[in-house]
Amino acid sequence: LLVGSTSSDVYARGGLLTEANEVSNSLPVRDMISWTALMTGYAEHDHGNETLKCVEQLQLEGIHLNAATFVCTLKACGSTGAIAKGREMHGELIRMGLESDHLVSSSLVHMYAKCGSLREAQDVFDKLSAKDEVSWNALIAAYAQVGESESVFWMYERMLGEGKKPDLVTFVSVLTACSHAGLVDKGQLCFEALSSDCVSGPTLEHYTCMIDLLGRSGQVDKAVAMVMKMPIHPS
RNA sequence: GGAUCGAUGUUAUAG
Repeated sequence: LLVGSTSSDVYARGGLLTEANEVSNSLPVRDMISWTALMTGYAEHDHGNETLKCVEQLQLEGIHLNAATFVCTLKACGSTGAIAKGREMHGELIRMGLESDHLVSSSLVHMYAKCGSLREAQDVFDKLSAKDEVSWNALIAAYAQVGESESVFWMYERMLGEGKKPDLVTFVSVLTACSHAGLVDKGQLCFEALSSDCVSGPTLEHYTCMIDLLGRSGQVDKAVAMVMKMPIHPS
């Protein structure tokens, strides 16, 4: 079981989903870890519908999902836009007392955001008893992706106001928002802030945001200079 | 005291 389940996981991670499924099918029993490995593989390689089929099969067999299966199911709902199923899962996981699990709750925020319901994403977020970095980032990133830059800045300020430290992922979203809003100066200030506050930054993503911001605002010369000077391999 | 112990969360760039 251990060898089979692990090799299914390896196939699934690499996107060899047919192989992953075959190996998983050949197992004497499929336990929850094997299910999750397969379902996560589907969810992360654009086969969220297959993840959801697994969920239905589990439900038919009367097997309850656990935190890990909820997480990959919510991801699949998000990537396929299956908001009705997502809401159903939301109700289910509350019944199972899993709403306070950090991985589950940030996945919920992410799911609603990916399904285009920023209202519900914000609502879930606001009601979280413990808001960790990832749930903040999931919501802020969602606003950045749809171009709601004002909401990004508002949430960012709120984060600072609550004494939370923005991390490298937060700054990617804030810089993205600056880029979409054409706020070069604000972007430069952020870039400097993260350069001094975050030990392991800036990353390639931050450079990409800054170069994008400079380029879009017409400062192509500065953008080029930044590409030449950056200490990371430009992609 | 530390590491490890089969599965799960958030991020960028033109077309």
